[in-house]
Amino acid sequence: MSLTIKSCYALRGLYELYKLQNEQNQNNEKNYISIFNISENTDIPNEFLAKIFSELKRAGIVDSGRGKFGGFTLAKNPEEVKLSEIVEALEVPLNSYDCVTKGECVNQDTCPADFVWRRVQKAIFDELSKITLKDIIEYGERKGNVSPI
Amino acid sequence: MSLTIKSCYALRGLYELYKLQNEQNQNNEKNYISIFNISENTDIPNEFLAKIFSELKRAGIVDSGRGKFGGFTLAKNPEEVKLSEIVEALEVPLNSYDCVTKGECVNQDTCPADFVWRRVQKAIFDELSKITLKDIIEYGERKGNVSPI
DNA sequence: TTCAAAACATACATAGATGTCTACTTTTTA
DNA sequence: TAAAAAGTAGACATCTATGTATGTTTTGAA
Repeated sequence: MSLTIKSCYALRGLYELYKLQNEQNQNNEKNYISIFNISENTDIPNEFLAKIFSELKRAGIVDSGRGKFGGFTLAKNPEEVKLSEIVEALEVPLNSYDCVTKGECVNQDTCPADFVWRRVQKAIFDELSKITLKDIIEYGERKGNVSPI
Repeated sequence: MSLTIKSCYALRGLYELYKLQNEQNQNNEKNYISIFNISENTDIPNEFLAKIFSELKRAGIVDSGRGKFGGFTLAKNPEEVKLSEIVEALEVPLNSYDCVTKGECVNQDTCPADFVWRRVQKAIFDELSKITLKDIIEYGERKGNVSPI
């Protein structure tokens, strides 16, 4: 499990999605937010964000509606989405440094260190499992409330 | 703090250094092992390993002697070397994805997720702090004793 | 004093991951 | 039927980890 800017974009995008949904949702109807709107507010490149959300949909983290007035919506309550899910959905390690990215070792038979990467892998996963999208939202809102002087 | 194949090479290299030192050290004299010898036994590219060991020396993890019969030697007892030291000595995050590699966020003021990367960063460091070079050596020796049929 | 073997220093090459951009297709609503 | 959105595919650019090559300095021994 690697950690790239994709995960960062995903969290910021999901946070923005939540915010826009709540702003516009006066009468509690199901509403979709377009990628364009999210990227506009976050300065995340439009097309890259589209890719990311497409992957998040496949993982069941967001739902989408096509066509006019389509867009994305959160598929679950924020407290039900663990960050480990999000990161796992996005970060697909495919390069050759298996020992560090996958926590697996190419020289299985001789490598005296493979257990290290497995332990690190697990440590990352465990830490990410303790955090939910709700924590992100609360943290972001607290931060947003700090008015700059 | 990123994790690349450098860290992997370092651990395998240090393990090999320890082994060669003990094989050759019949009468407990200080003896140096050359990079050439280590890379020969581990299939780690010679010059790359040289770079890695040079960084390990700067971090005080190995000592070196120049000239003929020079080479490298462990600077401390294996149980005194935490893996967090080794990884920190090698993995210098310099790319632009500060939020994920350095645990710092470029958009400090608005990012609702920077605390996540700090926590992950810490989780990795904490896990690596619990493991020493001695653990690597013991694990490697156990593994080496398993005779393939 | 000379040679060989080693660390040390540095610059260069390259592949592959990563991120960005462009264009096109399909779907849906008004 | 037009507009706005997701979805899809692929080209392109860039960055950086990795590996290579070359040369310099140091040291011990013959």
